[in-house]
This record gives sequence, C-alpha cells and structure tokens, in this order.
Amino acid sequence: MTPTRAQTAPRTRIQEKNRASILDAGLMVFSQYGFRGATVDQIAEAAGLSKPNLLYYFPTKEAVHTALLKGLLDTWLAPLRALDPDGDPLAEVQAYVARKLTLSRDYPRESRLFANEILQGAPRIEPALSGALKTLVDEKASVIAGWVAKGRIAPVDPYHLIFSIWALTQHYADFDVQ
Amino acid sequence: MTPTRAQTAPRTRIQEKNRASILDAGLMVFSQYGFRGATVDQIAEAAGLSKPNLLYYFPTKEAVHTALLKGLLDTWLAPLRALDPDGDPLAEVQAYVARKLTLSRDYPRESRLFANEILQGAPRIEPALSGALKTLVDEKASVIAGWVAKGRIAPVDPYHLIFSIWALTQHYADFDVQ
DNA sequence: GCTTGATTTGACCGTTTGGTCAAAGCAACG
DNA sequence: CGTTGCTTTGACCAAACGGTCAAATCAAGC
Repeated sequence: MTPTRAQTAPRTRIQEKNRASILDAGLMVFSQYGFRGATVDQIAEAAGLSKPNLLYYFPTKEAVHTALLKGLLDTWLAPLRALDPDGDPLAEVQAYVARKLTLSRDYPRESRLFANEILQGAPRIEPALSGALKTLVDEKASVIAGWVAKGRIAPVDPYHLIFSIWALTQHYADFDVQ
Repeated sequence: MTPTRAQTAPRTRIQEKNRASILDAGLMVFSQYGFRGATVDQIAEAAGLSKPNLLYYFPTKEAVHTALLKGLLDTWLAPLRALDPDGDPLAEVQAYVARKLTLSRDYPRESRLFANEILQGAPRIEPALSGALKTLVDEKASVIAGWVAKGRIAPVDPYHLIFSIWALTQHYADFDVQ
C-alpha cells in the first residue's frame, strides 16, 4: 500500500539485501563526510543502486542516517549495560574496557559515525541519546560510585572513568588512518 | 596588483580585521560540519560579510580551510615540541599532558576542526602533517623510549603513551557538548 | 571636491544537491 | 500467457552550491 517499505521488518529477500547494502554504504559515507557532507548519489553508488532506487527504500537521506543511528545505539550501549553491580569491580571494569575496545576495533565506521554526530552537537541523536544513553550512563556511574564508597576500588570520579575509557577506545578507531 | 590579498601579511587595518573574522567564522563552521558540509554563505554570514566579499579575501572555500589548518599546526605541535630529553621524565610527561589539556580546553574548535579532518582521512592536511608531525612524533617517541631503556620510567610503548594522552585530551574538547 | 585605489555588493552562471514522477522492467502465480 | 504487484530507472524539478563580474560605494590623499 504505502510506497515506502516498513523500517522494522523487510519482507522479501531482495528488500532485505538492498536495505542492508544501503545501510552499509551509508555507514561508510556518513562516517567519512558527516551528514551534510554526504550525498545521496554517493551512498547510492556505493550501494550499487541508482539514486531513485535508494529513495524507494528510504524516503529521505535523513531516514538512512536515522536508521543507522538507531541500529547503532543498541550495539554501542551493550558493553556498558553488561556492567554488573554485584561482580568484582576490577574484573567488571576490565571486561567493559575489553568489550568496548573490541567494538571500536571491529566497528570503526560505526565509531566514526558516532563521533561525527557528536562533533555536530548531536542534533539528530539527541532524542534517542539523551533518553536511553544518559540514563544508562548515570545508572552505571552510580554503580561505580558505590564501589568507591565501599572502598573496593581506588577513588575516582565515575563519569571521568567511563569517559576516559570511551575516549581512549573510540580514538583507537577514529585515528587508525594515521 | 593581484585581486586577492596576500595570505602572509594583511596590509590595512580593515583587511586584518576581516581576515580574522573570516578565519574565526570558518573555524566555527568547519569544526561543526566538516569541509564539505560547510557552506561559503554560512561562513560569510557568521563573519558578518557577504559571500562575494569573503571571496575577495580568500579566493576559494578551500583557501580558508587551508589557512586554518596551517595556522593550527604550529599551536598544536608546540606542546610536544617542548618535551625535553634532558629533563625529568615524569615531570616532562606531566607538563606535556597539562599543556595539551589546556590547549584542548582553550581551543575546542581547533580541536574539533582537527578531529574532523582526521575523520575524513586527512586529505587536506596530509602534506603538512606527514612531514612535520610524523617526524616530531617519531623523534619524541624515541626520547620516551630512551627513558624507558634507562629505567627512568615504567616500560610503556612510547607511541601508545603519546597516543593515549592525545586521545584523552582531544576527546575532552570534542565531547564537551554532552 | 576630485581622483585613485581599496572595498562591497546585486545579479548572475554552471553545477550539484535532495527529491519526484511516470513509465518501464521484472518475477510469480493463476 | 496474462495479470498483478514489486522493483528499477531516465528525465525532470526547485533549491542550494561555489564562484564570477561589472558596477557601486567608500576612504584617503591631493
């Protein structure tokens, strides 16, 4: 009925394949040039499609970008989500670092896309981020603060710790051109 | 004679003022949207000038960007350059961190401009960077390696150390919107 | 106040951009 | 084979883009 396919569940095999190609191409182009710097033609060519064909699967350029960010958040938040308040602090933090590092290494384009969005003041991620991510960060920061209070780890600012790990792992991905 | 003003030495008061306005505006816009995402109109408006008037001082959009990067490198390399091989290792590294942190805090836009350029694979900075910066980094890395060899500091990979400091300080600037 | 050179701008140009649309191609199923 | 609905595309559009140009404005010395 509606000309544009549903975002949630691709029906046919060909739709699944093309949507995947577009997202993959979009990830590549957006992460390099940012939202405004990326062109639909560029993404379409990288996906092996014509421009109108791409617009058949995603109504606008922004729709591709939004879909990427949405799919990204889950993956990106997973390592932090797994931080267990009842586990051994040092082991938990080390596990978190390891997971985050693996992510940044395995998904450098996702990491760059995220960094690029942040650079622009996160205008498109704000709704999804300020809700889920901020809550999660606050929650896990209080977990770390609890460990500090019980003297189980050295006294550090929890936000500083999360932030430092994030910065370090992300930059390993961002700067791998050097 | 030539319609475009010389890049090196602005003559009149008004030229100096306008060139400064343009560079300031360009820094703001480029650091947010990247090279391709930034528009000349946007920069001109931010500088309080008309588009043709901006093009009167800088022949192209790329000229503004190049001028910014060129002026940036000196400032950016200064903290690393000051690392003294004959000084006390710990004090030297701490001083370097402090200088770099101050820079990233005082010049967040410059930091973002640099990060944005890196994200795009540094297509415009390559000539100036691969020469000066790479040599400098290699040089200072060998200084740190010397300290390690003499047992004056804990054994760390010099590149890893420099890289870590860079990543951390830079991200303090990049992510200050959060 | 007139001249000279620096400065500023409105109008314009060719290209690229995001997006539309009608028509064509295609696969599957009766 | 013919119909039905999914897929693809060439042609097109209005807006925005980087950049040009001739003409207007301005500042300053004579």
